[in-house]
Amino acid sequence: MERKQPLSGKVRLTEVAQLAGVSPITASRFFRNPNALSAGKRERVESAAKELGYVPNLAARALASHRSEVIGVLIPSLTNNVFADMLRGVYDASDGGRYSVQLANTRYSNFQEERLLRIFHGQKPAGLIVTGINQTPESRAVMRNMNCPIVQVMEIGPEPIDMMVGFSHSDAAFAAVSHLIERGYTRIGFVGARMDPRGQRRFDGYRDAMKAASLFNQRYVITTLSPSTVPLGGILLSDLVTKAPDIDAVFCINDDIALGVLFECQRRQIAVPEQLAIVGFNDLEFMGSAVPSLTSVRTNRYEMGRKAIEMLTAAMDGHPPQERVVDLGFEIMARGSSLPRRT
Amino acid sequence: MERKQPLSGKVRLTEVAQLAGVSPITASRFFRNPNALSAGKRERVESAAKELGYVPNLAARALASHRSEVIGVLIPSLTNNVFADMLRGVYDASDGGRYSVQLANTRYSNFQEERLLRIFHGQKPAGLIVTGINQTPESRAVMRNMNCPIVQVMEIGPEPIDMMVGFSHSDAAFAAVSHLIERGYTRIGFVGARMDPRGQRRFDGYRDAMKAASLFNQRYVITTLSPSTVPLGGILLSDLVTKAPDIDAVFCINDDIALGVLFECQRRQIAVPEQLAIVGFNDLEFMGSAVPSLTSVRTNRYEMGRKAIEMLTAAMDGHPPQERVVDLGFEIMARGSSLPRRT
DNA sequence: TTGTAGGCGTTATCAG
DNA sequence: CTGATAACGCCTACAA
Repeated sequence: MERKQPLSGKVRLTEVAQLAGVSPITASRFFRNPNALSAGKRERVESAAKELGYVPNLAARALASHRSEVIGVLIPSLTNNVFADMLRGVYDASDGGRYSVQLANTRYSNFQEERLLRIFHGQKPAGLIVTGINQTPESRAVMRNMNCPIVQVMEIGPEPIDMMVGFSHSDAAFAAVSHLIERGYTRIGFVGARMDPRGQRRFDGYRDAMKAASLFNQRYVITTLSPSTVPLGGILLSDLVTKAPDIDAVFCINDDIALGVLFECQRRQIAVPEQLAIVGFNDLEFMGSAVPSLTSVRTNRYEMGRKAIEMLTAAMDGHPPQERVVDLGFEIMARGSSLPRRT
Repeated sequence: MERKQPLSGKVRLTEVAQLAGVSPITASRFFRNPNALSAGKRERVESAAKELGYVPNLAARALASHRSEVIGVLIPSLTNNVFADMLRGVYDASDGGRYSVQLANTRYSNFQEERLLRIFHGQKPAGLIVTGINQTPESRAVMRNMNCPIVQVMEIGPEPIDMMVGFSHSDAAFAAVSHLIERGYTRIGFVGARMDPRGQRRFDGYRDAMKAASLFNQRYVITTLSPSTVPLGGILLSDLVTKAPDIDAVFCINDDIALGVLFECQRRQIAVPEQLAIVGFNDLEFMGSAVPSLTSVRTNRYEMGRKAIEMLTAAMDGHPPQERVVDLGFEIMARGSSLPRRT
């Protein structure tokens, strides 16, 4: 039996074609649109490619076809689980397909986002995924200039640049706070960090829910621009109980803050939920196993990533989806930290 | 003023060269090594490029030069904080430089790793970062065939493929368990999940430390191949205390497991550390704010990413570092969960 | 459904 | 230090 050399990397399309007994262009078609070949040749090319360990040369492909097969993805943070979950969906959905993902980290900076968009612009990506809906006018202009489909992920709102997939952060926060109100809590605090656009909208939802019930009080609100961390949650709660010792619940801008709040309660011997109810946001895995288990708002981050790639590839293949804005919704995961208030 | 309009609608190197009155290859040199040109031509090319708004075509460059300016990075998971921290270092260090990062997710699968390496191989990256030191022989063969510098990150060991930056997981685990032994604990359990190669070596360190003190007992060990999660930590502890109710401490394979163990202790009213000491691994941010604060092993993950890029770029620029294996060490962060045992 | 030409924009090679 | 000549591997026409 013949020994192939799958490690050489020097296998060209021509050689696959020769082994399969077809012309190079036929082999080329196989890799782009297998169904355009007759069944016999399709199989011959397929096995030839496998036998030789053929790997397409993307540079040559891009040069000849005048387009890269790159999907650019911009996220604000590499270490925030929320984006990591979304990214996993992106990579899972694009893996094995013809498009490769190019990731860039804006570090929550509009300026960086603009800069990175310009770089992508120069590379003519096949598609683009950006986080959120608060791009600067300059960024939006650059994107409009890019002749490719674009999906904004993580949230939805008016005036999509092209497509959107996410959910309403203000609605979700409104629902979470309403949940607390329904359960009998009235002096509900807001603990916020980072306060990026999505955090702002979660605050909006909190404020609207409180105002709707005539419960809003600025004293119950504490926020900072510092990045969210578990320790910070503890610090913020300390400040809040000093400022507003009468609070009976807190809605936290995310689960890390919520965990820090819980730890601080344990430290201060504040009974949860008897003395203080806690609700987080995102429903990270640890929320259910904390003691007591922590109520949170589940969002479909992995699905957002998958869906974004689906919409993008559909559009790139000439089938732009009917629904340009996809709402993936949310769900209140009611747990021990927000049991109905004992009267 | 005549100007040929290329199909792509973009300015080509040739046009820059014409405007500057030099040959294309001279213009080409300008963009790669300006100092190789005479001052006069250098300036002429520079201003011509600026005037025309020339942007190099990376695909053509890659095709002709047989190398892209891409650094490939392979990690086992997108959602594990440990790799995210390393990645942040990678992106921070490479941002603004001439190399762009191409990320791929092996999902802890050797098979996927091999497949992805073949793809990278086809793209002729300028450099490569892979996680860990347990690549299959096939993967190693592919990498040897890639004519580019390679850094293995996250751990160190014998026989580097090219370069390495990390630390010894077995030494770190040995130190963590020794810490418990020094503090008076003797019936120390091991709680492990995922059990990837690095987890295995952490177990090795545990076992060696226990054996060195004549304390090893297989009954104290519980492991699973399931992915590490906080809830799983609780489940494993439950199983362990059933199997070995006499344990007085646990060394957890990572911090998520440790947090789950702590929660389970809270649930079962097991006093920490009086009845059970806990030590985790990685020192994620929440460890210090838990109640009690949790002892862990700090590792320099961000620095690993930075250093890997530094070593790579140095090697690519023809200055391979003297030290091909860089040990970034670790530190035991002793906290409340492993206070000296009360006798 | 398949094949034939020619070129995509850049760089390696090897002279001068 | 500079330049002519060939690739690089694949794809877009168009034709059969």
